Amino acid sequence: MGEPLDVAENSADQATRLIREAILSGQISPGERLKTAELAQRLGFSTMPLREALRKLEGEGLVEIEPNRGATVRKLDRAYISDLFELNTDLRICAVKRAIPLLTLERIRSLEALAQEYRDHIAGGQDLEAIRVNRDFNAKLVEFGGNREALRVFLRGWDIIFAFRRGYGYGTGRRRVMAEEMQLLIEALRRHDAVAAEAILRMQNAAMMEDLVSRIAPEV
Amino acid sequence: MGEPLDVAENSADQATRLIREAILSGQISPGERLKTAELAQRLGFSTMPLREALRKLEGEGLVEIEPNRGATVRKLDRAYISDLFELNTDLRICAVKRAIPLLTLERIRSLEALAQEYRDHIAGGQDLEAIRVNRDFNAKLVEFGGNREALRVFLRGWDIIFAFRRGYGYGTGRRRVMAEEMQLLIEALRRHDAVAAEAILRMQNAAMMEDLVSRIAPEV
DNA sequence: GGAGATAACATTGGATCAAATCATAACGGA
DNA sequence: TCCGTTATGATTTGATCCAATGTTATCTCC
Repeated sequence: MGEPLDVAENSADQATRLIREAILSGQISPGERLKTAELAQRLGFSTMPLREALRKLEGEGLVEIEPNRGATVRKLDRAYISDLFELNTDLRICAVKRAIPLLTLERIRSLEALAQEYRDHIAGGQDLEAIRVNRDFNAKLVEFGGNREALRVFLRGWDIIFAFRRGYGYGTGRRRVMAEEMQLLIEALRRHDAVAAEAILRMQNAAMMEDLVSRIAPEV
Repeated sequence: MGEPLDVAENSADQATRLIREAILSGQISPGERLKTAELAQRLGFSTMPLREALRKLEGEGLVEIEPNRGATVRKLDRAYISDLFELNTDLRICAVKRAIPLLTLERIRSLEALAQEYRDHIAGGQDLEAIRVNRDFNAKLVEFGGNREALRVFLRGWDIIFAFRRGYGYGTGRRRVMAEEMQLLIEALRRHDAVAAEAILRMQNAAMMEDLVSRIAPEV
């Protein structure tokens, strides 16, 4: 997310970044224990920077620390993920509504370029690339709403959701539909049709939600 | 926010809580430097827990840490605050829309009780109490939307906004209008009138935004 | 054999220390 | 007098140590 790139980073910041990436990329799974000594040795740091890194990640909500009991990767249950998902849909809809009056031809073109890239990756079977472009497309959508905080919250949620989905597998059937939805959305934006845009986003939300729920065991 | 209340807390957790409260209550102002040694002595801890506390607050976005240069309270500029404000309005609107079908008489009554409490505090000149009740009222509004993540984001934003407003002063003129708006909103909710509810929230947003902008020097 | 107490082990938590880095002040030369 | 350099002090950073706590395995007693 917003890691300082301007200067050489600390050991603590490096460790934070590495662990965050490991969590979000699925190398470490939710609920897994994070021991300072073990991580320190594996990453080549002392335990000190690790303690700071884990605290920072706790602040970000990715890690839970219980006193005298250590740190674990935050567990992702159905309620948490579906809340995040719903929140992100709300954020996209609100952002798009605000974005429409601000739309320029250049902005629409940049969305089209990403949609095209997405189709190409799907056609070429490059799944990981497609997922990345999908993220970029939606981030740009929210970005055009002009609210940095909304974008930050959105990206955080997106990354957590996808870390979760990585563990449970994606629905490959939705890939092509997604490409169509992107196109429909772009056309709605071109017409400055907020109602249609919202409808598309809500449909997408419903479909993805169904996909998610079908993959998760019912709430305990 | 989500501090563990179940067990006795660490020095690090205690320090985190104390510093967060100091920031949000305005005892420490934005941009101010946070030296580990100084804080450690003042709070009666060693420097170690302080380092962890500052890292956690960095993760929460309240504190900024620059490598080899130390920690400072995050600066709150016009863009950041107005973004947070806009985001919170969006969150309230989306939450209310979802809350309406789920409304019970009991829920409406609990909102009414808070609105009444608010009026009483205003009448009695108890400003701080009124502010707290106002927070509770809006939190409940979002809570009824049934999305925990949305609530968490909302409360975080609310607290930061009010930490900022504390430094710049509140508009006392809006107090009574606010009480009326609460009542109007409750009536709209009773009628299950989502359009009216949204309109009220948007009006409120516009008024508060104007109030905020008038208090802040224009963006640099 | 099973349940509870006890002991051994692993891990976290807090403190202290030395090195690295940054900020500030003093100094010297043009 | 002003600017660049150097030296001093303050602060962060990383490392290591010991105590406190939690966990696990072992042993004893019923």
